[in-house]
Amino acid sequence: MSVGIKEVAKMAGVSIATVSRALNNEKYVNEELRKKILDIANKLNYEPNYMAKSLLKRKTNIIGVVVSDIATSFFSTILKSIERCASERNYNIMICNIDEDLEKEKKYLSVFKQMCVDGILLTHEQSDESLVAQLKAMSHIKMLACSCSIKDINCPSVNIDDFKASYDAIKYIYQCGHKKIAYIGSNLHEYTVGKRRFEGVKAAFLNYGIKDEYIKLSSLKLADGYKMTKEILNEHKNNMPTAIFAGSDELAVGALNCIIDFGYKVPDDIAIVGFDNSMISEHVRPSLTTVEQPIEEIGYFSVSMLIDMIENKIALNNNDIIFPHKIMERESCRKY
Amino acid sequence: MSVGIKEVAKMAGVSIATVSRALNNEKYVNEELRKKILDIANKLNYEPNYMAKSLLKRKTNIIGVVVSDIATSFFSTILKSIERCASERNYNIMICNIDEDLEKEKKYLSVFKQMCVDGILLTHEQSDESLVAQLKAMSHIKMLACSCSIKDINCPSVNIDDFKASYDAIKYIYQCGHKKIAYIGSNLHEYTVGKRRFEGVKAAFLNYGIKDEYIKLSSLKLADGYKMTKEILNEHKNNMPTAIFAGSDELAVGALNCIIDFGYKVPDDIAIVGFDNSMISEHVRPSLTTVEQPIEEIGYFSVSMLIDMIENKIALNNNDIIFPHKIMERESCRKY
DNA sequence: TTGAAAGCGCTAACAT
DNA sequence: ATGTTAGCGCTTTCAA
Repeated sequence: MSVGIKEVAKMAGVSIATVSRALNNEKYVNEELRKKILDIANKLNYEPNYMAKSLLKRKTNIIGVVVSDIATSFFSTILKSIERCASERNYNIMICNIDEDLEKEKKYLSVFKQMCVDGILLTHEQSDESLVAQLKAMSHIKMLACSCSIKDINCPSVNIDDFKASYDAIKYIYQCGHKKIAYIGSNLHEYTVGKRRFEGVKAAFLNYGIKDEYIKLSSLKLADGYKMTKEILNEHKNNMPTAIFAGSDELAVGALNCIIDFGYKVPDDIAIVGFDNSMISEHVRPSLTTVEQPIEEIGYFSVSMLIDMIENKIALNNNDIIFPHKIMERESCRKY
Repeated sequence: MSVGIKEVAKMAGVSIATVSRALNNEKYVNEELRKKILDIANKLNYEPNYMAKSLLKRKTNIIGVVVSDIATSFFSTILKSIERCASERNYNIMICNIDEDLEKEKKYLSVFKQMCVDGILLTHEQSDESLVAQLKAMSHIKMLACSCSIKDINCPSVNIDDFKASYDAIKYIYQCGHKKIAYIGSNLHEYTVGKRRFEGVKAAFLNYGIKDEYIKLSSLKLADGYKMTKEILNEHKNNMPTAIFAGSDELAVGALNCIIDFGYKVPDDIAIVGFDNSMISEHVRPSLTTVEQPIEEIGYFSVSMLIDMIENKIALNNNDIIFPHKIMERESCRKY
């Protein structure tokens, strides 16, 4: 079928060892011979077999990536930068889209192990005991938590300070003149961004004397943003919030659509602030004021760091890398 | 490091062949012995090495997927269904995000070959001579073109009838009462959806006597939709189109934002019809009337068919599978 | 500078 | 029903 090192060797009249050496640019190969071998390899359209190489070298150049939901503005953006960095450094990514299905994640983690991936990048939003146990049993594989952190697992993580970011968002909204602020976010699984963002909101509420009368928790998905906002508007017809802070841009867009569908104006009747500064936040009208996190940098840097770990360029550690955040001011929230 | 079949064999006091048989559920293994072996394998946390298996069986269960731009509403959705189908059938996907970079695609195709992927799913928007040549040289690998078709390459494709779909869209807009219809779409690379959609528009224009005075071609990306619309609005201040048909939902959203930013109303001043019915079309306000193509079904079916080819469940062919389309009526276009 | 041969972890043909 | 052994395509000692 496809031509191997053997055919090249036969054609060149040398041993397979010499061909291997020539192809891998090792020294101790006669220069003319090397050229001849390369020529023949080219002519035969030879390409090395990664499987064989990997088996021997115990190095696959594959990185397994666990993603919550590819079809999301945030994750597809981060995934793109992950792929870019991997590609630049000659790694390939194998994707596991878990979509809330922890069993699927466990199955994939097992596949990653069997595939002998060089490293695993985790970006999921939740986990459970048995998943953590599985992760622990795989600790010989290099791992990195990107935009999340994993309990009890000894691996570095790359995040922003979600607590502080949420706190700052509420502070910003408060300073815009709002006192009646709603929060919609994701459920409180431990060690998730949703949890940390909610904690930041609570701290800010406390500090600025804001009552927590409009709080809804569900997922970070757009449809839930719509749903939660609808509930808030229905439950507080006579005492509506003047601003909504959403734990993700998707939620914020859901909220925006709901408010528009109710016939209210954003930001005049109700202001909205999102979280992520993902593409969708500039693609809606009014455009979303949001907490910017450097999504692409986080993805790119995470892979880069993971590969450094794989290639032993940096020591194993469990540092938490924190990227900066800031408020990105657009149209959906202004001075009140 | 990690435990292999050998350790299990030693611990069980049998040969590696027996272990292999027990693990692979082959017959001719004593039931008690099998249980004992499985037990030990479990206890040792044994997991088979895919690399070794693949090398021997010349079967990797990996599918290479070439995508134009992951961070796009259309592709991230189709990718999600691709991953779902692959996962269900125990295949893994390796992603190449080309992002207009044909050199990157060529590099990846070579990697796919070296990795001995079982099949390749192509979803790109353009190609050139040398890429086609490379694809031809790899014809022993099963391929399928999803939402595109590849010139001179002998592989099946899964699409909608883009020509007819565009034609129908113009017909619909015309029947809503519009005579001055703009079209914004992608450039005319041969064998791309952009080309076929434009042909459909031209045919409909001809049939309904619509002048082609507002036509702009660029890419299918949102930012270009904004740009092209801006050009049209600026160039025809005194004779504006009353409707815009966009070759993708992203373009349509770009157009929508531009029109809103200019201070016009959609659909009252200018109606918009998009293409794809991707998520974004229901997430903007006004929501987009658009040509629906069954994105998820197309992705799912494509992988399913590719795997059938890989597993020789269906004969090799170069059929063109056509999925149905329809007009999805929402808010951005109504009777005029 | 080159070749011969062992072996990565596993399956499968052959032998018992 | 179980064991022995060759070999998948390649790299890497060791020997020449």
